[in-house]
Amino acid sequence: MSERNPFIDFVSAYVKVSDEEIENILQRIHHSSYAKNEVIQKQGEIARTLAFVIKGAVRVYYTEESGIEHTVNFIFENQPLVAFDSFSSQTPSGIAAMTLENTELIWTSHAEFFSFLESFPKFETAVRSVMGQYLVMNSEHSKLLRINPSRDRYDAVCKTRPELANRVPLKYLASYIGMTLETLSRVRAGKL
Amino acid sequence: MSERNPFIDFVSAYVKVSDEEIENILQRIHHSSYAKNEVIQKQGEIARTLAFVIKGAVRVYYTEESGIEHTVNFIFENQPLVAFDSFSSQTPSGIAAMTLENTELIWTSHAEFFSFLESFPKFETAVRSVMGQYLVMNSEHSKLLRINPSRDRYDAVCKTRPELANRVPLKYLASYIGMTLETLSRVRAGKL
DNA sequence: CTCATTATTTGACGCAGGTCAAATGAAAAC
DNA sequence: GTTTTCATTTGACCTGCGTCAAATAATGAG
Repeated sequence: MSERNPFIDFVSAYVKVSDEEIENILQRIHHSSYAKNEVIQKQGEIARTLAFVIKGAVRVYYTEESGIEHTVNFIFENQPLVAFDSFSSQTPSGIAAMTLENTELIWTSHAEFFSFLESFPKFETAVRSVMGQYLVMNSEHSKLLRINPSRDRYDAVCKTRPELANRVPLKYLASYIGMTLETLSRVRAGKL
Repeated sequence: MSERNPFIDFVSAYVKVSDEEIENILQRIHHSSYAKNEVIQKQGEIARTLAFVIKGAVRVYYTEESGIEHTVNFIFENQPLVAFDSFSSQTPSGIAAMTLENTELIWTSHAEFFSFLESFPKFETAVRSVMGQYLVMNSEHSKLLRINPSRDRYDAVCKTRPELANRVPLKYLASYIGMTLETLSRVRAGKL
């Protein structure tokens, strides 16, 4: 309990973690740093890692065939960063991720993660919970995108994720809430 | 292997299921029938069951505070029907479900399901896979909703889920792909 | 078969918000 | 500091699609 690792704290919210397990987890954890605006995960590539943000900010997005880019999520410190669709099935990812600030991650590989889960099956429950929360997050965002008019979408995001407006460039926030940068600017100025 | 139960077939696609396990599963399964247009799950109520559609069609939807209703999914025979958000955490559900046809379900309760999972942990993997697929489905739908113009959204849904147009009332299809019934009608007539 | 109800189409109209373009402000590079 | 680059605002224009309303088609009930 002396080892104050933010990831251990994160897991501990779901299951009690013994010292032996902490040891085992820490052994499988790798650390990486990224500069601002680096691409961490490319769309169409298999997600090899399951990560957790220690410091920084990451934007999750995808590009339509038409070339239009859509922002799907923003991940900050102490949050997991996984392309769930790709990681579990090891099929090409439909999403990409890039840093918005200098960012530090810890991560584990597919093989390491599943061998750990096999050794310590009690964490299955935690995995299910995290997936469940991810799922809820996703559908909350889908719901947000269906709100009209644009004014109400902006109000909704300000209520549910007030950090965003002060931390991410407005063009990405605009894309996250399904409007153009210009429209967002007018909404914020009270002109819409 | 003689027992040709569609749900056992469904599970077998993920893990090999022994006769003993089949026995155990069947013991925990209940059967219910619903008439056309019955509400199976109310928004705001806790999802007590995890179900699987044997026959029929179910529409999954939610209603905004503003009163606008949004269709989120259509579930047909041999597909699982779960309000994942509510079922695992046993918190009030953000979605509702109603039948579009006379429908038969099999289902299991929260307690039965998790006691089964504890007795047969090998199914954890299957649960994770199903959740993963559900998650992919969700984000595919979110992506679809962000396609513009409405014409392209209609084309996209015709490509990915061609059954829909012949099986569900157009007003629900319209709501599923984020446009009004009138616009959908014009799109189909080639006037948009 | 008739009537009622529900599903779908069609028309007319208006505006929220997209697009293009240009101005201003702020931050990073040199 | 000065310059370049990026972020944000503002203006002008125009159209896709929502809204309201009414017609027609299809389905079901008795």
